[in-house]
Amino acid sequence: MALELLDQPVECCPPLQSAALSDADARTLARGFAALGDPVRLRLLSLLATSTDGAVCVCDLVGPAGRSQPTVSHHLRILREAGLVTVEKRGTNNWYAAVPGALEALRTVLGAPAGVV
Amino acid sequence: MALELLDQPVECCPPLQSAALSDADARTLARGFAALGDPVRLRLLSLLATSTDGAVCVCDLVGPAGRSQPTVSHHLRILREAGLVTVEKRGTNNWYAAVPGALEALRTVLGAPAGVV
DNA sequence: ACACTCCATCGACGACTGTCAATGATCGAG
DNA sequence: CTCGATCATTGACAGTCGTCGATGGAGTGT
Repeated sequence: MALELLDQPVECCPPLQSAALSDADARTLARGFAALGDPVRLRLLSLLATSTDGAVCVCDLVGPAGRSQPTVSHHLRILREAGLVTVEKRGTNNWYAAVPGALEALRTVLGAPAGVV
Repeated sequence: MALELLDQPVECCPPLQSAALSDADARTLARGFAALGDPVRLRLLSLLATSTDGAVCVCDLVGPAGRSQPTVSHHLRILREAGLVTVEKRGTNNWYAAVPGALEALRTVLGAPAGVV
C-alpha cells in the first residue's frame, strides 16, 4: 500500500494557471483528483453531496453504488484518505459526509474563481 | 487499452451537488479526473497553462517533467484523449496547449460557480 | 539523397487498482 | 451474555497504469 494515511484535506496548492507546480503539491493534488477518477467514487460523492441531511450511512450507499459492501468500504476509505469525506460513528452505523472545503480547494486549482487574468 | 479515443471534451455533466450522477456521466467525468490524477500530468498541464504564448512543444516539456520522452508522450496522449489539451504540428515540432473550457467544465462539476442553490 | 531532429508507437516489466468472498471487530437488542 | 446487524479488514486475482529502451515515421537542412 502506498497510502500513508495523511488526513490533511486537499487545500494546499495554487491554481494551475498561476505557476508551475512543485513536486509535493503535484503529488498531493494528484491524490485528490485520483480519488475522483473512479465512477463509483464519483457516484458515492454525489450521493453524499445531494443528501438532504448531509450525511448517509454505508448501508444506504451499497445499493445505489451497485458494488459489494467491502468494495464500497474500500472506495469510502480512499475518499476519506484524500480528505474529501468524513465519517462519524452513530451507534452501529457509520455516517459519511462530503467535505465542501476539499471540493472547493480542488475547484480552485482548476481555474480562477472569476475574472482573474 | 480501454480508451476508445473519444475526443469530446469533458463538458457533459451536472454539478456534483445538484443530482445523483448517471452511470454514463460518472464514467465520462471519472476519465477526466483520472487524467488529472497523476503528478506528472498535473505538472505538464501546469506548464501548458502558465506558458506565455499558450503552447509548448514537447521538447520543452521533457526536461521539466523529469521523465523520458516516451513517458511524456504517453501522458500527453492521455491528456489529449481526455480533451484537456490540444496538439498542433508546426514543422517538426508538436505544440501542446491546454483547453480552458475542459478545465472549467470539470471545475463546474466540483461545485456551484457562484450563488447557485 | 543523406543525415539529423522531433515525436509517437511498440514491447516489456513491476507496481498499483478494483473487485469479491471470507473473516473480524464493534455495537445494540433481547 | 448471546445473537444479529453494521461495517472494516484481509487475501486473492485479473486488469490497468507508469515507466523505460528500442524502433519507426515524418519533417528539416545540407
